[in-house]
Amino acid sequence: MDMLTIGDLSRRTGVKIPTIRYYEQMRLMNPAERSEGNQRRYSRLERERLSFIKHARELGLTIDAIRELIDLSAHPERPCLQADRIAAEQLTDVRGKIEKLRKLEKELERIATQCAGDQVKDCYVIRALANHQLCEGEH
Amino acid sequence: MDMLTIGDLSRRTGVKIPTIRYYEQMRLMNPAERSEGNQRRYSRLERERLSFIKHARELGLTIDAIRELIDLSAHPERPCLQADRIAAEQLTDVRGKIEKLRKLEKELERIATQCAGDQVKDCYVIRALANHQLCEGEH
DNA sequence: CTCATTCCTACAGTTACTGGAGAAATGGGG
DNA sequence: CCCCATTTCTCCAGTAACTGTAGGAATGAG
Repeated sequence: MDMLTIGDLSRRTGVKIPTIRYYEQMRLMNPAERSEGNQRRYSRLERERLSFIKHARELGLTIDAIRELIDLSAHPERPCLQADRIAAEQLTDVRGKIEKLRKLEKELERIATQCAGDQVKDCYVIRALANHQLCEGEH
Repeated sequence: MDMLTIGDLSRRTGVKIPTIRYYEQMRLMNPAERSEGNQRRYSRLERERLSFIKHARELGLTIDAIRELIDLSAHPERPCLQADRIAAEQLTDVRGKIEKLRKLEKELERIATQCAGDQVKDCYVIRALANHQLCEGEH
């Protein structure tokens, strides 16, 4: 059974070394097996769990939410309503963020393209930020 | 000249009191004038600056970027290229974030709606997170 | 056996706040 | 003028999710 060092694991999953140790500390990863000289060694199972964690983080789940899911998956007989709930909450959250960012995009587009003066005193960027009235949208 | 207490300023701008003090500490706000008893007092000018800061934060600018803009606006004779640059950088950033979130949204939609089993062991959410192959998109 | 590379632990720093403790100032009512 | 509730003061700690550093030990190829 080919055990990986933390560096190998890091390269294979794209998760940085201190982050892997941090996940262990946060009890997302189980305490790793150790070599004679006290270095961490990882098996395929642990690589898979780290990929799970990474993927979930990329989806924006918090450490706490991920820990919930991991605990959940340790009890396969439980109903999966909670897992559904976590995913649904995440989706709502992401949609909210997108909406907000769209508004910002619009405003920044207007700001960044309309600067006519070449001196700060005429600069649209500065004026737009200083004077909220120049915004068309609400926020 | 109606000077505001920090609480008044907070209510008028919607910026929390500790945050106002934090902005002073971060040198976004100038050190406030003080009353006899050492309490902060603010004028209209300072209220406007705080609104500027709030607005810029809502647009996603970092504290550092905002400080740059404030420094810039203190020197109206300088060309406004830098202010343009900051706004343009921000725009690129926001667009990147939107793109990423769109992908997450798609994936979460698929995950959150396709759970067929009623036990965790059949739960699509868990399986999708555990098994990256279920993703259609790359990331 | 040597030595570069990797790993260990422990701790500090990051960003942008937020909250609490304990003490002092403020301002309206009696 | 005093009382007292409310507000403010400073300082410090905590948040999320890492990232980086220092000083020292283990690993493994030559």
